[in-house]
Amino acid sequence: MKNRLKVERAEQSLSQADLADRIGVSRQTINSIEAGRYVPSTILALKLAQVFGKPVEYIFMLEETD
Amino acid sequence: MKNRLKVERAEQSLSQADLADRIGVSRQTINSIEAGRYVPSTILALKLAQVFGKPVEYIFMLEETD
DNA sequence: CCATATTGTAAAACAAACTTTACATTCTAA
DNA sequence: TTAGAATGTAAAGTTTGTTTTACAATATGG
Repeated sequence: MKNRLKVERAEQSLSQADLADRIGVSRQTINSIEAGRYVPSTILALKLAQVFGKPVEYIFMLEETD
Repeated sequence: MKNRLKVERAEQSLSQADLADRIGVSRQTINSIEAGRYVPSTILALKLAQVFGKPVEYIFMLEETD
């Protein structure tokens, strides 16, 4: 699964730490999701989408391998 | 987190097993998600939303406690 | 009513998410 | 050019998702 976190974060000038604080997770969680090291829970995805004011589907996209 | 899986499934006359097959998980995974016993991964949420042709946000909704 | 499909659970085992700590690297602004 | 902020990553540990197996309860169609 791919995601647009880094881009969305850049558009809002939010650091990984800022974003992490906003949704109540650790900075490493954000970093790891951006790096594709793991797939977040749906709760996280909904919160992230909410922060950016965009649909979950716009921020996270399935790949063939999923 | 709440979800509309049971309702969507009913509208399409899909059994838990059918749905599980469609997205490649076990029946108990579907059952447990419907029962609120756990929160699926974002990959699962995207696949479920895809099966029902509706946005993730329509099928899964955050609660205060999330 | 009876057979069969569907659903609800539960336990054990494994995989993956997430936290905390820690440190090295890269960016950025003064 | 140097200090501080931001990023990348890693290891160990905890929590949570997911599978498999299994069985009981409930629904449904003939």
